[in-house]
Amino acid sequence: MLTNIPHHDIKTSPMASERYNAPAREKHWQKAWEAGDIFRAENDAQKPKCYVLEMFPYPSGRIHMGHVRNYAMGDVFARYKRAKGFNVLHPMGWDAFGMPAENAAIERKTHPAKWTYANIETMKGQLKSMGLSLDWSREIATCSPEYYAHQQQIFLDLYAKGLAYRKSSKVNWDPVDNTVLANEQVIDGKGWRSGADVETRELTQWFFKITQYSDELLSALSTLDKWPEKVRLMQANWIGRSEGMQVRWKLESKGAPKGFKDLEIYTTRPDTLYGAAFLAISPDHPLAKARAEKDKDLAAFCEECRRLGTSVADLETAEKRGYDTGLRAHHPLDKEWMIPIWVANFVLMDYGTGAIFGCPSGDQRDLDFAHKYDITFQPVILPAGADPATFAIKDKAVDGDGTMINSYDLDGLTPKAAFEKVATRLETEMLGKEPVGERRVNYRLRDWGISRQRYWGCPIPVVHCKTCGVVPVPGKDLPVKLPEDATFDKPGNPLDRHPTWKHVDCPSCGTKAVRETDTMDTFVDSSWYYARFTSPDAKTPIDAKAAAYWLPVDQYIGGIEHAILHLLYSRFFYRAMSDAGHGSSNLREPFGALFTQGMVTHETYKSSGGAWLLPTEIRFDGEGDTRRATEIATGKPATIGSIEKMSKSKKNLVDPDDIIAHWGADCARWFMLSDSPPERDVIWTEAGVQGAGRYIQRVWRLVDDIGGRVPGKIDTRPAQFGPDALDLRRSAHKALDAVGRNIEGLRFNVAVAQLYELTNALQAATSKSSDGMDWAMREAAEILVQMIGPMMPHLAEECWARLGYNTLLANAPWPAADPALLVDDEIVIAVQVNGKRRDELKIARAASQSEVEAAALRLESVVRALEGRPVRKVIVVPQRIVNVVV
RNA sequence: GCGGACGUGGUGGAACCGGUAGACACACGAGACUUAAAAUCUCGAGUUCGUAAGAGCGUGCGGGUUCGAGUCCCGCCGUCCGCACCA
Repeated sequence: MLTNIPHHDIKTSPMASERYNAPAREKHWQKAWEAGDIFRAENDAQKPKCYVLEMFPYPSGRIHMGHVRNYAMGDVFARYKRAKGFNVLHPMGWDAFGMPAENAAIERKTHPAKWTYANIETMKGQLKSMGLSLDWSREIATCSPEYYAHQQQIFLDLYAKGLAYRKSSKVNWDPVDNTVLANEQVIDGKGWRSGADVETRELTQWFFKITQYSDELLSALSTLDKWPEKVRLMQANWIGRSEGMQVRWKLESKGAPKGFKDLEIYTTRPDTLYGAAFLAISPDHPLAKARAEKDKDLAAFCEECRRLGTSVADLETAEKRGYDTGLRAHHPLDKEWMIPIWVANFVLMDYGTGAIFGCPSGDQRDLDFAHKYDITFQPVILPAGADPATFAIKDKAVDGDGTMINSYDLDGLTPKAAFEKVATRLETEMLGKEPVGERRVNYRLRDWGISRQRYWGCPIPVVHCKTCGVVPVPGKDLPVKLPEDATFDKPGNPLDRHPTWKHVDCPSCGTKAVRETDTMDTFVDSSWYYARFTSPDAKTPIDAKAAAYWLPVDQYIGGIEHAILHLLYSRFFYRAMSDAGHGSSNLREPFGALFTQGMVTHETYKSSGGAWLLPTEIRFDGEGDTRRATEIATGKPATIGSIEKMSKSKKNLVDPDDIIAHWGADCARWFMLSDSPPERDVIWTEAGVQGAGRYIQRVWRLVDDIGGRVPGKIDTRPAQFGPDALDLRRSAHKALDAVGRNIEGLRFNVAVAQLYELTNALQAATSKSSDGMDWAMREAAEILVQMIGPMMPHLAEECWARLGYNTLLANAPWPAADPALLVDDEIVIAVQVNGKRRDELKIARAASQSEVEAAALRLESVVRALEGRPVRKVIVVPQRIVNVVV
């Protein structure tokens, strides 16, 4: 790597005493970095590696403030790590497949590829204007055949391993995007992208077998100690592990459809089995379907359940309904006891076995159902403290702990003990050739449906042949490229109606066959891009050696909205890829550390007519309570609304380009890092930007002043420093120590505050005279500039040059704090009387406990507070506090 | 309904492991410079009482542990987020 080569084009602004012209100087420094190619990562460096990654953007057209915040944070970390001597990989790419490109094709009659690549061009320019330390040589666009060829290869390898398969199932259908959605992509019954009410349809679809990894994905969460607890919890809940039993109930032969001898249910509470009042099966259960053939009313009921459930939102509010099939089953613990079998609309076919036993006393749903259909039942758990003589269930089921009652041999046991007793008994009893009950772990997680009926996605590389069935496209024929001449003028899948593309000869038997016209969910694209970045030119999907060197990602930064979708898919895909032979098998987690940053928010404005207005369409008068907004175009008053996430629909947007053109990228970056903790939302305000802009000028003036007074390094360090010079040195080294730790911990707002503090101290020092002050000021100025480097890299380069360097600051190593300057000789400790602070005490750091105690008791304010009462005890916490107890 | 996070001045927020609450910034007020404004610089400020010195009260509310609680424990209230017929 090129380090610290003298750079010929480095010079300070022509008139150094003028205001710092950020937009002009920023372009200059960006060119200097680019000319030196200094952010290129090497795959075989001897230095320790650090892979810093921000979630790559969708090329929607322009970057927004959320991107600025995300990439500013990642850049601080990347630049800091580079300065700390790491071989840093900090790449950027484009999540380039997806619906908006296709919508643009429909609306503007431009091809999705053309639209996408034009957007990439624009956004790349915008990102470059931010001054990010990115290695652009590794740029990836997921829509390029070079990328998706490898994805198709991975798909085929997963298919060969049985990790990709096809099945017919109920799917979530988005009627606006005209495509299916995975469960994770349905939020509150609406499509995650379109916001449309999702419907249920039966379709044959491609799936990835994520459920094969349920247990691993869950248990490995505990190893992700550098992930937010919140995200781990959300994933754990999503995977939804439950321990229970599968229990067979012998059907009463009378009336049972042919071939049905028993009914298998799933329960997590076998302890409450004596509380069973009914069995309930899904309308889609085979037994329901078989019975419906002979029972017209039942058939109608099942049909109604299905029809009612077209929208997921409806399903969730639908009332509990059931139909008594007339069938009966023998209770597994008491063969003489007959339990009725119902079909119920709230039983899901694809969870457990699609059949349950209803225990009304312990489950609210079952209780509601029993009340509605007058099914009698007995409570089986007596809560602690309840009176057995009067205890009864009314409208509320009781699902807490307690003592078993009305349960024969289980009476008096705890539910836990009863669970074990029942489980052991049912495991050993046989029904036919199989045990009555088996312990079973169930997961809420379903397989990941990846089929999308869209054009702008990675084609699924298989062919459907009448004789051979599903035939993978041979490796030599990859990639299966998207046809460029698709049409977008009508709804539906352009691939499916393309006149020639889908018609091919079967790779196996040579007869006429058709291509799969589904494309992959774009979340597949983003499930492995981080791995491709480690070897973007490899002939195979990933180069095992490069992946082993770089992965896992050392710091991943992105939005919380991907807590489940992208992050769970990536954790699965990385494992699946590895198990299918790509990369090393012992690397299971792609992201070692995860940080989820908050959103960027802004005030909203409405015109007198009620239309949303852009901040740039408003003029403000007054301050505080008297602040008023006026619509510039009409001169009419406008309303100032609540603070919301920046969005196109509410028009509360600030364009990063405008900010960068006017204030500079450093200003935008600094604002994003100041004040708000990075995981929380930040409110973008004009006052805040101005504050950041003021600080930039202040730093420049200060460094300019010092650079003028002490133009070069003073070779010999003074042997003696006066008190003020020593104070300044202490401030600088303390800040250095603290800022490093805070950047490391991503506490940027705290680091920023410490930089302000050092700036204040340095500024104050310029008007003081003290032995060695010139040397101390230069030292402090250099330290300040170096610490500003990761956050405001352009300003820092400018200052670095002003301090006389003709090398790039971006290549300079991070300075080391002098431990001797981190501790003070004299410290101030607080003195309390009875826990109440009364005074403070300035004393030598080395003072003994008894010296501190004596000094504290001598304080006038302490004597006064004692009011002559005898001192009972004195607590001295070294270097912190003294508490006098009376 | 279940699970989780959070609650600190006018505002954003700081406070390591229980040890001086309010760092730093924004907004505000006063002053300096200026013909004036902008810019910049200096000073002030949690709140109540007091001319002041000082004292009382203060981290959503109520209790507790402790020499000492923003921090730990118990119970409420509020805000935000995630999940939700998952048997």
